[in-house]
Amino acid sequence: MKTIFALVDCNNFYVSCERVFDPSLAGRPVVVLSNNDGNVVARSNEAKALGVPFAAPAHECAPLVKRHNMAVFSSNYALYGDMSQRVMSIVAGFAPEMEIYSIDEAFLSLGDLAGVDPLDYAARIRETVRRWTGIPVSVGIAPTKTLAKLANRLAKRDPACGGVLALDGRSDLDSILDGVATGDVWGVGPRYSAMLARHGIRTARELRDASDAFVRKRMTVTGLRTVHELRGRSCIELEGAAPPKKGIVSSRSFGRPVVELAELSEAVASYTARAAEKLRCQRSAASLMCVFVSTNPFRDDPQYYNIITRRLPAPTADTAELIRHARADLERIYRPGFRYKKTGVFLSEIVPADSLQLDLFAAAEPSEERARLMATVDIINARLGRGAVYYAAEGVRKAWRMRQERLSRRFTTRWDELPVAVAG
DNA sequence: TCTGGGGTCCTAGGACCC
DNA sequence: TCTGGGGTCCTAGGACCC
Repeated sequence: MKTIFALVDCNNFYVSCERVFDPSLAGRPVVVLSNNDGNVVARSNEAKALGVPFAAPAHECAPLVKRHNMAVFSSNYALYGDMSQRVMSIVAGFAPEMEIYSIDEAFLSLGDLAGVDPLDYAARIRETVRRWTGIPVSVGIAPTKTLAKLANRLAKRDPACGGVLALDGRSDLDSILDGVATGDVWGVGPRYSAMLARHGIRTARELRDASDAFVRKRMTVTGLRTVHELRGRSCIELEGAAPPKKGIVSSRSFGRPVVELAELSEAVASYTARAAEKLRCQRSAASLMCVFVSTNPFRDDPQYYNIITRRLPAPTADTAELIRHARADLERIYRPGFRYKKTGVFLSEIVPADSLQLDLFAAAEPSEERARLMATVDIINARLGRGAVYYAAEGVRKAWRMRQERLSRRFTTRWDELPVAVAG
């Protein structure tokens, strides 16, 4: 039986999450900012209509905020992550197989729909998610993931679709693809799009009809897969459980320039703790660790960037051990007199935690007690919220912390931040 | 004052080996 | 006149995604 793919994608997800808990935001232009309140990463349709571009620096929005009563929020990942889980668990009930592709998107492999029209089915998914969570989603249906992505984009673009669109069996597919720029195809970024334009290929239809040899040569096998998918031949399978990450990064920009080693050291310890937590979450240990520091390249200040790599004596996921190494490495690359903007750690050469290659010369095996301590820390933080328990090296005041001046409450994950209903 | 964070995959080219 | 031929591994860099 031929597989049919569906892509379920939340509309303006972060904005929609904020609106669920503040109905007065309906109809108002709303934007959500990236970490450190840097750039715009989510826009309501009203904000898009006002011309706010994706990734616009926050300070450039100030005039619109004033003139159009635009609402601005810091990113609230505790809220978005929890809302995402709710949406995904609902969508999962609609298909035998699902791939969670990102925080706000999932691919479905629709099995036998028993005579139900795919569009009616998509409309049911959409309506159920909306009623149970308040989040609006769009659904695109097609014989390949690339076309399902495209169908979803078109469903969002054209309000007449009612949020759902199917591309299989459409006789007007050619003219639909005529109306899509190559850069709007999944897998074609700005570089490829510019290269294609130089060769006279500007639309999804022209890309679909380009020669295999040309595409293979200029866009590698990845591009060729994309083109085959545009032709309706499925080359990109649905992926099940995400494989463990091969590299784990934890880094942040500071809310203000940091000069002192002591403050940098707190930040490095914090990010190391977070990376170690991610490592344990996927039951892994790391063999290699990098620590880097950098000044702000957007300023005229003297610039400095450095990175240091350390092979660990044995693969580990122990926060205390990793923090000890990270702080020692930081001291080796720290230079006084610079205004630092960012630091971070990168863990790699990741192996499963249960099959550790022990260091022949290690003083002792990693103790059971250490592992139990880590597990307990993780459980407490999962239950009470991140940062309920932490290492003193991470600092208490954390004056260097990123800016989050417009943060909404963690309505769904903290008892003390629940939404309050007021009788009118 | 002001510009995010976290990933994956593919290829070319050099080092090294037989 | 002429300086072999492959194979593998590693790294850096480039492209993409959200």
